[in-house]
Amino acid sequence: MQFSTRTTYGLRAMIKLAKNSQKISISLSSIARDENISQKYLERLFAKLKRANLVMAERGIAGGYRLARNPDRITIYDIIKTLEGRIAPFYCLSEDGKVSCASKRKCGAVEVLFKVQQAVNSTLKSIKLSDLL
Amino acid sequence: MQFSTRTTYGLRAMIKLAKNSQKISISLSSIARDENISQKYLERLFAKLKRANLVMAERGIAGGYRLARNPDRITIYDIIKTLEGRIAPFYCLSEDGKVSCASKRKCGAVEVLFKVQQAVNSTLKSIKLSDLL
DNA sequence: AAAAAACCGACTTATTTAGTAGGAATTAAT
DNA sequence: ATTAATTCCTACTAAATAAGTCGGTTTTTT
Repeated sequence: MQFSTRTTYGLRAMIKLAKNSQKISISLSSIARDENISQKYLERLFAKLKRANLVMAERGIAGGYRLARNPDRITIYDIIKTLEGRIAPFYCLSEDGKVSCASKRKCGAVEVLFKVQQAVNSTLKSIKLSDLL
Repeated sequence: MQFSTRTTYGLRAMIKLAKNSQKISISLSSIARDENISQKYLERLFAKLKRANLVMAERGIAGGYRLARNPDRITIYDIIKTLEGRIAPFYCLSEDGKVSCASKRKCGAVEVLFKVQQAVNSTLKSIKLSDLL
């Protein structure tokens, strides 16, 4: 179980935004340089973060991104979910616990797997971006 | 962030062993049939579980696998770690928190990522196989 | 001797990840 | 107006990983 670079990059970039004043936008080029991340790749990640209303963009020469709201109202879960698509650790379980087993008969472990899933998710939900500064 | 089928299969199979008496071995063919999992694939997973001393094997016609110790002494973490190789959710962090960034300068988020990692891992460590019955 | 089990290693296919390429649209400063 | 720096957009590609298959060998009980 490993978070992809997507998530790691995203968290690092969001931390950077959070450390800065929310009044001023930060450009991806500067983040890419400082954090040694491909700028083009970052662009795609931020497209998602924007669509999820976690950041706001300003175009133009002095443009960039800033948080869409206070860092204490953004959780690690929000960020990871946005970038990874979903946080449903088991392929046979949707996030709300719905079963989608390929097999006809239930595997007998679903309830259990769901427990694990809930535990992991609530851990991620309990950590706010502001906790990381 | 998703556990691979490896982990899901493994957990399901281990739960099955735990539900059974520890005196009697269960064959992979029966697990594969009951849980609708490829037997050959299971074989490879159990090779790992055995090497990690989580299960014991008996060969021969009445052979199979059983838990190597009581289900209250096996955690979800043990199983997942064995099957996934490691549980270090961030590519730049080893499990004990050692940094192996590609970039020379530190990204400034490492401490934070490690916090998340610790939270997830301790969650997994807190769930015993016996809790799942 | 036969059957059923674990054990072993190479191979294959599908999916996902990570990153690249080549721009267009927007905005501010000059 | 022009230029430069930014976000925005879509398609493509290469590498890595996951998932599964194939064809057996070895061991043990019946």
